[in-house]
Amino acid sequence: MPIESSELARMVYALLATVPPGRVTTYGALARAAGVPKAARLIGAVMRGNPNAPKIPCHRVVKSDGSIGGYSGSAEENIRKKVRMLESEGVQVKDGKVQEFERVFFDEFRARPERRTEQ
DNA sequence: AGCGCGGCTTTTC
DNA sequence: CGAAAAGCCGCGC
Repeated sequence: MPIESSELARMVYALLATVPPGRVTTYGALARAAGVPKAARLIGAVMRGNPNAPKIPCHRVVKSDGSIGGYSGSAEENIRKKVRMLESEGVQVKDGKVQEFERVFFDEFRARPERRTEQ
């Protein structure tokens, strides 16, 4: 069973779907929200095998330091596409980095209420 | 089992 | 601030 069909992947997709336009999240944040804090790279693998590509906004996933990260194989053209998508949603990107990253960073995943001290 | 590789992260220098 | 080095998790060889 491929990773993209696993329960983890489904959760990741669900979590990612809760990220509103104009906001971004990170691989690590998704991993954390999905219950596997150390498996950030897995998220990338999940994205790569993304079955519902148009449905899942994998372009809203960036690296923890605000840099864009990869997209469909790290090809430069794909990255540019990702950036364009983000920009069209209102996320300012400059020199491969998300501007005001801490502001647009979205981590309020509600799918994991248990260990979060929010609200 | 062993090794290497990712759309990564964190620490250390 | 940039580069290097572990760690981490699944997959493929």
